[in-house]
Amino acid sequence: MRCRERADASDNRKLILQTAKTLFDTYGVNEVSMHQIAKTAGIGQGTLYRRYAHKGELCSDLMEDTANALVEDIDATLEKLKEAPTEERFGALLDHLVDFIDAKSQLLIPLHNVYMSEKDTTAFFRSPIYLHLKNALSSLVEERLRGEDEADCPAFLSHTILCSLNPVGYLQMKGDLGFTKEEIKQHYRKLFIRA
Amino acid sequence: MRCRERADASDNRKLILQTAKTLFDTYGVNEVSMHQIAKTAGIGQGTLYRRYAHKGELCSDLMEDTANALVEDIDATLEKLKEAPTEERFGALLDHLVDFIDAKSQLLIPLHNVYMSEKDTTAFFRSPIYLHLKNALSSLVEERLRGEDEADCPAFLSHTILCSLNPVGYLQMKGDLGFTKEEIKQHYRKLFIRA
DNA sequence: TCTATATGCGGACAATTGTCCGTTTAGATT
DNA sequence: AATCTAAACGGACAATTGTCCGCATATAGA
Repeated sequence: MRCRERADASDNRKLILQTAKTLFDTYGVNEVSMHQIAKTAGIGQGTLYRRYAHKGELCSDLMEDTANALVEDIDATLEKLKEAPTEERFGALLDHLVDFIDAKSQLLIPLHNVYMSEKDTTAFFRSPIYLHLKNALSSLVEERLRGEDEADCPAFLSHTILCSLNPVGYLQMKGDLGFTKEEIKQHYRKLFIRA
Repeated sequence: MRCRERADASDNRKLILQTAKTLFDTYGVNEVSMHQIAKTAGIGQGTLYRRYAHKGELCSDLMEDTANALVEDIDATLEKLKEAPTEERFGALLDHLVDFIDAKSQLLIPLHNVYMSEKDTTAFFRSPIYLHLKNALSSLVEERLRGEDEADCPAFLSHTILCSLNPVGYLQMKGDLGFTKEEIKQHYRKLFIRA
Protein backbone atom coordinates (compact mmCIF):
# COMPACT_ATOMS: atom_id res chain seq x y z
CA MET A 1 0.00 0.00 0.00
CA ARG A 2 1.16 3.51 -0.83
CA CYS A 3 -1.55 5.51 0.80
CA ARG A 4 0.17 7.32 3.63
CA GLU A 5 1.71 10.73 3.05
CA ARG A 6 5.44 10.43 2.59
CA ALA A 7 7.59 11.82 5.37
CA ASP A 8 9.39 14.30 3.11
CA ALA A 9 6.09 15.57 1.79
CA SER A 10 4.80 16.05 5.29
CA ASP A 11 7.97 17.87 6.31
CA ASN A 12 7.73 20.19 3.33
CA ARG A 13 4.13 20.90 4.09
CA LYS A 14 4.98 22.12 7.55
CA LEU A 15 7.99 24.00 6.22
CA ILE A 16 5.88 25.79 3.62
CA LEU A 17 3.23 26.81 6.10
CA GLN A 18 5.78 28.05 8.62
CA THR A 19 7.72 29.98 5.99
CA ALA A 20 4.61 31.52 4.47
CA LYS A 21 3.26 32.58 7.83
CA THR A 22 6.52 34.28 8.73
CA LEU A 23 6.81 36.04 5.37
CA PHE A 24 3.16 37.11 5.36
CA ASP A 25 3.43 38.45 8.88
CA THR A 26 6.62 40.30 8.04
CA TYR A 27 5.83 41.78 4.63
CA GLY A 28 2.08 41.40 4.16
CA VAL A 29 0.31 38.83 2.01
CA ASN A 30 0.31 40.90 -1.16
CA GLU A 31 4.01 41.65 -1.06
CA VAL A 32 5.11 38.02 -0.93
CA SER A 33 5.40 35.96 -4.12
CA MET A 34 5.09 32.23 -4.43
CA HIS A 35 8.63 32.14 -5.82
CA GLN A 36 9.88 33.95 -2.74
CA ILE A 37 8.14 31.48 -0.46
CA ALA A 38 9.68 28.51 -2.25
CA LYS A 39 13.11 30.14 -2.30
CA THR A 40 12.98 31.03 1.38
CA ALA A 41 11.77 27.58 2.32
CA GLY A 42 14.59 26.13 0.22
CA ILE A 43 12.31 24.03 -1.98
CA GLY A 44 11.43 24.03 -5.65
CA GLN A 45 8.57 26.00 -7.07
CA GLY A 46 7.02 22.83 -8.42
CA THR A 47 6.91 21.43 -4.91
CA LEU A 48 5.08 24.46 -3.67
CA TYR A 49 2.59 24.54 -6.52
CA ARG A 50 1.89 20.83 -6.32
CA ARG A 51 0.59 21.29 -2.82
CA TYR A 52 -1.07 24.67 -3.26
CA ALA A 53 -2.41 25.39 -6.71
CA HIS A 54 -2.32 29.11 -5.96
CA LYS A 55 -1.76 31.63 -3.23
CA GLY A 56 -5.40 31.51 -2.20
CA GLU A 57 -5.12 27.86 -1.23
CA LEU A 58 -2.07 28.63 0.82
CA CYS A 59 -3.88 31.46 2.60
CA SER A 60 -6.81 29.18 3.05
CA ASP A 61 -4.65 26.56 4.73
CA LEU A 62 -3.12 29.20 6.98
CA MET A 63 -6.63 30.25 7.94
CA GLU A 64 -7.73 26.72 8.59
CA ASP A 65 -7.59 26.91 12.37
CA THR A 66 -9.60 30.09 12.40
CA ALA A 67 -12.10 28.71 9.95
CA ASN A 68 -12.43 25.47 11.88
CA ALA A 69 -13.09 27.42 15.03
CA LEU A 70 -15.89 29.27 13.28
CA VAL A 71 -17.43 26.09 11.98
CA GLU A 72 -17.19 24.46 15.41
CA ASP A 73 -18.69 27.47 17.11
CA ILE A 74 -21.56 27.44 14.66
CA ASP A 75 -22.13 23.73 15.02
CA ALA A 76 -22.04 23.98 18.81
CA THR A 77 -24.49 26.84 18.83
CA LEU A 78 -26.86 25.07 16.50
CA GLU A 79 -26.62 21.94 18.61
CA LYS A 80 -27.37 23.88 21.76
CA LEU A 81 -30.37 25.48 20.07
CA LYS A 82 -31.61 22.34 18.40
CA GLU A 83 -34.93 22.53 20.19
CA ALA A 84 -35.35 26.21 19.41
CA PRO A 85 -37.44 27.47 16.48
CA THR A 86 -35.75 27.49 13.10
CA GLU A 87 -35.82 31.26 13.01
CA GLU A 88 -33.84 31.52 16.18
CA ARG A 89 -31.16 29.17 14.94
CA PHE A 90 -31.03 30.95 11.62
CA GLY A 91 -30.55 34.23 13.44
CA ALA A 92 -27.79 32.76 15.57
CA LEU A 93 -26.00 31.54 12.46
CA LEU A 94 -26.21 34.97 10.85
CA ASP A 95 -24.85 36.50 14.04
CA HIS A 96 -21.90 34.12 14.00
CA LEU A 97 -21.17 35.01 10.41
CA VAL A 98 -21.24 38.72 11.06
CA ASP A 99 -19.08 38.35 14.15
CA PHE A 100 -16.58 36.33 12.17
CA ILE A 101 -16.38 38.76 9.26
CA ASP A 102 -16.14 41.63 11.68
CA ALA A 103 -13.29 40.08 13.65
CA LYS A 104 -11.32 38.74 10.70
CA SER A 105 -12.00 41.18 7.89
CA GLN A 106 -8.39 42.32 7.77
CA LEU A 107 -7.27 38.75 7.13
CA LEU A 108 -10.19 37.86 4.94
CA ILE A 109 -9.73 40.64 2.42
CA PRO A 110 -6.44 39.35 0.99
CA LEU A 111 -7.88 35.86 0.95
CA HIS A 112 -11.02 37.06 -0.78
CA ASN A 113 -9.02 39.05 -3.33
CA VAL A 114 -6.77 36.14 -4.15
CA TYR A 115 -9.69 33.81 -4.70
CA MET A 116 -11.70 36.32 -6.65
CA SER A 117 -8.94 37.42 -8.98
CA GLU A 118 -8.33 33.86 -10.10
CA LYS A 119 -8.98 33.03 -13.70
CA ASP A 120 -11.18 30.26 -12.46
CA THR A 121 -13.80 32.39 -10.83
CA THR A 122 -15.49 29.43 -9.22
CA ALA A 123 -12.44 28.73 -7.03
CA PHE A 124 -13.88 30.55 -4.05
CA PHE A 125 -17.14 28.72 -4.35
CA ARG A 126 -15.33 25.43 -4.02
CA SER A 127 -13.41 26.45 -0.93
CA PRO A 128 -14.17 24.40 2.19
CA ILE A 129 -15.33 27.36 4.20
CA TYR A 130 -17.81 28.55 1.58
CA LEU A 131 -19.18 25.05 1.11
CA HIS A 132 -19.65 24.40 4.79
CA LEU A 133 -21.35 27.70 5.47
CA LYS A 134 -23.57 27.36 2.45
CA ASN A 135 -24.48 23.90 3.64
CA ALA A 136 -25.39 25.06 7.11
CA LEU A 137 -27.47 27.91 5.74
CA SER A 138 -29.16 25.73 3.18
CA SER A 139 -30.28 23.11 5.63
CA LEU A 140 -31.78 25.74 7.89
CA VAL A 141 -33.62 27.32 4.97
CA GLU A 142 -34.79 23.92 3.89
CA GLU A 143 -36.03 23.15 7.36
CA ARG A 144 -37.96 26.37 7.31
CA LEU A 145 -39.65 25.32 4.10
CA ARG A 146 -41.77 22.64 5.68
CA GLY A 147 -45.31 23.73 5.98
CA GLU A 148 -44.77 26.91 4.02
CA ASP A 149 -46.65 27.52 0.86
CA GLU A 150 -44.24 29.98 -0.75
CA ALA A 151 -40.91 28.27 -0.63
CA ASP A 152 -37.54 29.95 -0.56
CA CYS A 153 -34.87 28.31 -2.61
CA PRO A 154 -32.14 27.21 -0.18
CA ALA A 155 -29.32 27.25 -2.70
CA PHE A 156 -30.18 30.71 -3.96
CA LEU A 157 -30.76 32.22 -0.56
CA SER A 158 -27.60 30.91 1.06
CA HIS A 159 -25.50 31.89 -1.93
CA THR A 160 -26.94 35.39 -1.83
CA ILE A 161 -26.29 35.77 1.87
CA LEU A 162 -22.67 34.68 1.53
CA CYS A 163 -22.11 36.93 -1.49
CA SER A 164 -23.47 39.93 0.31
CA LEU A 165 -21.35 39.15 3.37
CA ASN A 166 -18.02 39.51 1.61
CA PRO A 167 -15.41 41.33 3.70
CA VAL A 168 -15.05 44.25 1.30
CA GLY A 169 -18.76 44.96 1.26
CA TYR A 170 -18.91 44.53 5.01
CA LEU A 171 -16.23 47.11 5.67
CA GLN A 172 -18.08 49.48 3.37
CA MET A 173 -21.20 49.05 5.50
CA LYS A 174 -19.27 49.81 8.66
CA GLY A 175 -17.31 52.61 7.03
CA ASP A 176 -19.07 54.93 4.62
CA LEU A 177 -22.55 53.63 5.34
CA GLY A 178 -21.94 54.02 9.06
CA PHE A 179 -23.62 50.92 10.44
CA THR A 180 -22.51 49.29 13.65
CA LYS A 181 -21.99 45.56 13.87
CA GLU A 182 -25.15 45.13 15.88
CA GLU A 183 -27.18 47.16 13.41
CA ILE A 184 -25.88 44.98 10.60
CA LYS A 185 -26.91 41.87 12.50
CA GLN A 186 -30.38 43.30 12.98
CA HIS A 187 -30.71 44.19 9.32
CA TYR A 188 -29.59 40.75 8.23
CA ARG A 189 -32.11 39.13 10.52
CA LYS A 190 -34.89 41.34 9.29
CA LEU A 191 -34.08 40.82 5.64
CA PHE A 192 -33.41 37.10 5.56
CA ILE A 193 -35.60 35.76 8.30
CA ARG A 194 -39.25 35.92 7.51
CA ALA A 195 -40.72 36.23 10.92
CA MET B 1 -0.64 75.46 -25.81
CA ARG B 2 -0.11 71.74 -25.88
CA CYS B 3 -3.34 70.60 -24.36
CA ARG B 4 -5.25 68.96 -27.18
CA GLU B 5 -4.92 65.23 -27.73
CA ARG B 6 -2.54 64.52 -30.56
CA ALA B 7 -4.07 63.12 -33.71
CA ASP B 8 -2.01 59.92 -33.65
CA ALA B 9 -2.95 59.34 -30.03
CA SER B 10 -6.59 59.75 -30.88
CA ASP B 11 -6.26 57.34 -33.79
CA ASN B 12 -4.60 54.76 -31.60
CA ARG B 13 -7.26 55.14 -28.98
CA LYS B 14 -9.96 54.24 -31.48
CA LEU B 15 -7.78 51.49 -32.90
CA ILE B 16 -7.26 49.96 -29.47
CA LEU B 17 -10.93 50.00 -28.60
CA GLN B 18 -11.91 48.54 -31.97
CA THR B 19 -9.26 45.84 -31.80
CA ALA B 20 -10.06 44.92 -28.23
CA LYS B 21 -13.75 44.71 -28.95
CA THR B 22 -13.16 42.44 -31.92
CA LEU B 23 -10.75 40.18 -30.03
CA PHE B 24 -12.95 40.03 -26.94
CA ASP B 25 -15.98 39.16 -29.04
CA THR B 26 -14.06 36.51 -30.93
CA TYR B 27 -12.11 34.78 -28.20
CA GLY B 28 -13.62 35.96 -24.91
CA VAL B 29 -12.17 38.54 -22.55
CA ASN B 30 -10.15 36.11 -20.48
CA GLU B 31 -8.46 34.50 -23.46
CA VAL B 32 -7.11 37.76 -24.81
CA SER B 33 -3.90 39.19 -23.39
CA MET B 34 -2.86 42.81 -23.40
CA HIS B 35 0.17 41.80 -25.46
CA GLN B 36 -2.09 40.22 -28.03
CA ILE B 37 -4.23 43.33 -28.26
CA ALA B 38 -1.19 45.52 -28.84
CA LYS B 39 0.27 43.10 -31.37
CA THR B 40 -2.99 42.81 -33.29
CA ALA B 41 -3.51 46.55 -33.28
CA GLY B 42 0.04 46.91 -34.56
CA ILE B 43 1.14 49.15 -31.72
CA GLY B 44 3.62 48.79 -28.89
CA GLN B 45 2.68 47.47 -25.50
CA GLY B 46 3.79 50.70 -23.88
CA THR B 47 1.29 52.57 -26.02
CA LEU B 48 -1.48 50.32 -24.85
CA TYR B 49 -0.54 50.50 -21.17
CA ARG B 50 -0.07 54.26 -21.23
CA ARG B 51 -3.69 54.70 -22.12
CA TYR B 52 -5.11 51.83 -20.06
CA ALA B 53 -3.17 51.01 -16.94
CA HIS B 54 -4.66 47.52 -16.96
CA LYS B 55 -7.27 45.36 -18.56
CA GLY B 56 -9.94 46.59 -16.17
CA GLU B 57 -9.67 50.14 -17.45
CA LEU B 58 -9.93 48.91 -21.00
CA CYS B 59 -13.04 46.97 -20.12
CA SER B 60 -14.36 50.00 -18.32
CA ASP B 61 -13.94 52.14 -21.41
CA LEU B 62 -15.56 49.50 -23.59
CA MET B 63 -18.43 49.38 -21.14
CA GLU B 64 -18.99 53.09 -20.88
CA ASP B 65 -21.62 53.25 -23.58
CA THR B 66 -23.27 50.15 -22.23
CA ALA B 67 -23.34 51.47 -18.68
CA ASN B 68 -24.83 54.75 -19.81
CA ALA B 69 -27.43 52.84 -21.75
CA LEU B 70 -28.31 50.82 -18.66
CA VAL B 71 -28.80 53.91 -16.57
CA GLU B 72 -30.91 55.51 -19.28
CA ASP B 73 -32.97 52.37 -19.75
CA ILE B 74 -33.64 52.18 -16.05
CA ASP B 75 -34.58 55.81 -15.83
CA ALA B 76 -36.87 55.49 -18.83
CA THR B 77 -38.54 52.40 -17.44
CA LEU B 78 -39.08 53.98 -14.04
CA GLU B 79 -40.47 57.09 -15.69
CA LYS B 80 -42.85 55.04 -17.78
CA LEU B 81 -44.00 53.15 -14.70
CA LYS B 82 -44.20 56.14 -12.46
CA GLU B 83 -47.90 55.57 -11.85
CA ALA B 84 -47.42 51.88 -11.18
CA PRO B 85 -47.13 50.41 -7.68
CA THR B 86 -43.73 50.62 -6.04
CA GLU B 87 -43.34 46.86 -6.12
CA GLU B 88 -43.75 46.75 -9.85
CA ARG B 89 -41.11 49.39 -10.39
CA PHE B 90 -38.78 47.71 -7.93
CA GLY B 91 -39.19 44.46 -9.81
CA ALA B 92 -38.52 46.13 -13.13
CA LEU B 93 -35.33 47.62 -11.73
CA LEU B 94 -34.14 44.24 -10.48
CA ASP B 95 -34.89 42.75 -13.89
CA HIS B 96 -32.83 45.42 -15.56
CA LEU B 97 -29.94 44.72 -13.22
CA VAL B 98 -30.02 40.99 -13.81
CA ASP B 99 -30.27 41.44 -17.57
CA PHE B 100 -27.31 43.78 -17.45
CA ILE B 101 -25.10 41.50 -15.37
CA ASP B 102 -26.09 38.57 -17.51
CA ALA B 103 -25.24 40.28 -20.76
CA LYS B 104 -22.00 41.88 -19.62
CA SER B 105 -20.58 39.50 -17.04
CA GLN B 106 -17.52 38.77 -19.16
CA LEU B 107 -16.54 42.41 -19.23
CA LEU B 108 -17.66 43.06 -15.68
CA ILE B 109 -15.45 40.43 -14.10
CA PRO B 110 -12.08 42.03 -14.96
CA LEU B 111 -13.58 45.35 -13.95
CA HIS B 112 -14.83 43.95 -10.69
CA ASN B 113 -11.51 42.28 -9.97
CA VAL B 114 -9.59 45.46 -10.54
CA TYR B 115 -11.81 47.54 -8.33
CA MET B 116 -11.87 44.95 -5.60
CA SER B 117 -8.14 44.30 -5.51
CA GLU B 118 -7.37 48.00 -5.10
CA LYS B 119 -5.62 48.99 -1.94
CA ASP B 120 -8.49 51.34 -1.36
CA THR B 121 -11.26 48.81 -1.08
CA THR B 122 -13.94 51.47 -1.20
CA ALA B 123 -13.02 52.41 -4.78
CA PHE B 124 -15.84 50.36 -6.26
CA PHE B 125 -18.38 51.88 -3.91
CA ARG B 126 -17.50 55.32 -5.18
CA SER B 127 -17.83 54.38 -8.85
CA PRO B 128 -20.56 56.22 -10.77
CA ILE B 129 -22.42 53.08 -11.69
CA TYR B 130 -22.60 51.78 -8.12
CA LEU B 131 -23.74 55.13 -6.79
CA HIS B 132 -26.42 55.59 -9.37
CA LEU B 133 -27.85 52.12 -8.95
CA LYS B 134 -27.73 52.33 -5.17
CA ASN B 135 -29.54 55.62 -5.42
CA ALA B 136 -32.27 54.27 -7.64
CA LEU B 137 -32.75 51.25 -5.39
CA SER B 138 -32.71 53.33 -2.24
CA SER B 139 -35.37 55.73 -3.37
CA LEU B 140 -37.64 52.87 -4.32
CA VAL B 141 -37.14 51.21 -0.96
CA GLU B 142 -37.75 54.51 0.77
CA GLU B 143 -40.93 55.00 -1.17
CA ARG B 144 -42.08 51.60 -0.07
CA LEU B 145 -41.54 52.56 3.54
CA ARG B 146 -44.44 54.95 3.70
CA GLY B 147 -47.30 53.46 5.57
CA GLU B 148 -45.33 50.42 6.67
CA ASP B 149 -44.75 49.75 10.27
CA GLU B 150 -41.63 47.63 9.99
CA ALA B 151 -39.29 49.67 7.89
CA ASP B 152 -36.53 48.37 5.68
CA CYS B 153 -33.34 50.35 5.73
CA PRO B 154 -32.81 51.65 2.18
CA ALA B 155 -29.04 52.03 2.42
CA PHE B 156 -28.56 48.55 3.81
CA LEU B 157 -30.95 46.85 1.45
CA SER B 158 -29.63 48.43 -1.73
CA HIS B 159 -26.03 47.80 -0.71
CA THR B 160 -26.84 44.18 -0.04
CA ILE B 161 -28.59 43.74 -3.36
CA LEU B 162 -25.68 45.21 -5.27
CA CYS B 163 -23.13 43.16 -3.33
CA SER B 164 -24.97 39.96 -4.00
CA LEU B 165 -25.29 40.84 -7.68
CA ASN B 166 -21.58 40.86 -8.36
CA PRO B 167 -20.66 39.23 -11.67
CA VAL B 168 -18.59 36.45 -10.11
CA GLY B 169 -21.39 35.38 -7.83
CA TYR B 170 -23.85 35.67 -10.68
CA LEU B 171 -21.87 33.36 -12.93
CA GLN B 172 -21.68 30.87 -10.10
CA MET B 173 -25.47 30.91 -9.84
CA LYS B 174 -25.81 30.25 -13.53
CA GLY B 175 -22.98 27.72 -13.58
CA ASP B 176 -22.63 25.30 -10.69
CA LEU B 177 -25.92 26.21 -9.07
CA GLY B 178 -27.70 25.78 -12.38
CA PHE B 179 -30.18 28.64 -12.32
CA THR B 180 -31.43 30.26 -15.48
CA LYS B 181 -31.56 34.01 -15.83
CA GLU B 182 -35.33 34.04 -15.46
CA GLU B 183 -35.18 31.90 -12.35
CA ILE B 184 -32.68 34.29 -10.85
CA LYS B 185 -34.97 37.22 -11.60
CA GLN B 186 -37.82 35.41 -9.88
CA HIS B 187 -35.74 34.63 -6.83
CA TYR B 188 -34.57 38.20 -6.54
CA ARG B 189 -38.12 39.46 -6.74
CA LYS B 190 -39.29 37.00 -4.15
CA LEU B 191 -36.47 37.74 -1.75
CA PHE B 192 -36.28 41.49 -1.95
CA ILE B 193 -39.82 42.52 -2.73
CA ARG B 194 -42.16 41.98 0.13
CA ALA B 195 -45.38 41.41 -1.68
C1' DT C 1 7.86 77.12 -43.69
C1' DC C 2 10.91 76.07 -40.02
C1' DT C 3 12.01 74.80 -35.44
C1' DA C 4 11.70 73.32 -30.76
C1' DT C 5 9.77 70.35 -27.61
C1' DA C 6 6.08 68.20 -25.34
C1' DT C 7 3.87 64.26 -26.30
C1' DG C 8 3.34 59.83 -27.99
C1' DC C 9 5.52 55.53 -29.68
C1' DG C 10 7.13 50.82 -29.18
C1' DG C 11 9.81 47.11 -27.95
C1' DA C 12 13.04 45.38 -24.63
C1' DC C 13 13.00 44.11 -19.88
C1' DA C 14 11.67 42.69 -15.16
C1' DA C 15 8.52 40.35 -12.15
C1' DT C 16 5.16 37.00 -11.19
C1' DT C 17 2.34 33.06 -11.93
C1' DG C 18 1.85 28.55 -13.20
C1' DT C 19 3.52 24.15 -15.95
C1' DC C 20 6.43 20.43 -17.25
C1' DC C 21 9.46 16.78 -17.02
C1' DG C 22 13.71 14.38 -15.97
C1' DT C 23 15.63 12.96 -11.50
C1' DT C 24 15.54 11.37 -6.82
C1' DT C 25 13.86 8.84 -3.01
C1' DA C 26 10.73 6.92 0.66
C1' DG C 27 9.14 2.94 2.00
C1' DA C 28 6.48 -1.39 0.77
C1' DT C 29 7.64 -5.94 -0.68
C1' DT C 30 10.67 -9.79 -1.01
C1' DA D 1 19.47 -5.95 2.81
C1' DA D 2 18.12 -5.46 -1.92
C1' DT D 3 14.81 -4.10 -5.12
C1' DC D 4 11.27 -1.65 -7.18
C1' DT D 5 7.96 1.90 -8.14
C1' DA D 6 4.80 5.44 -7.09
C1' DA D 7 5.26 9.66 -5.26
C1' DA D 8 7.71 13.75 -4.47
C1' DC D 9 11.33 16.86 -5.85
C1' DG D 10 13.15 21.08 -8.08
C1' DG D 11 14.46 24.07 -11.39
C1' DA D 12 14.02 25.33 -16.16
C1' DC D 13 10.57 27.17 -19.11
C1' DA D 14 6.44 29.52 -20.94
C1' DA D 15 2.93 32.99 -20.53
C1' DT D 16 1.25 37.21 -18.87
C1' DT D 17 1.31 41.62 -16.70
C1' DG D 18 3.22 45.88 -16.16
C1' DT D 19 7.49 49.27 -16.51
C1' DC D 20 11.01 51.94 -18.62
C1' DC D 21 13.45 54.70 -21.67
C1' DG D 22 15.55 56.02 -26.00
C1' DC D 23 13.44 57.41 -30.38
C1' DA D 24 10.05 59.62 -33.41
C1' DT D 25 6.83 63.13 -34.54
C1' DA D 26 2.81 66.23 -34.31
C1' DT D 27 1.93 70.73 -33.67
C1' DA D 28 2.27 75.44 -31.45
C1' DG D 29 4.73 79.43 -32.14
C1' DA D 30 8.16 82.20 -34.85
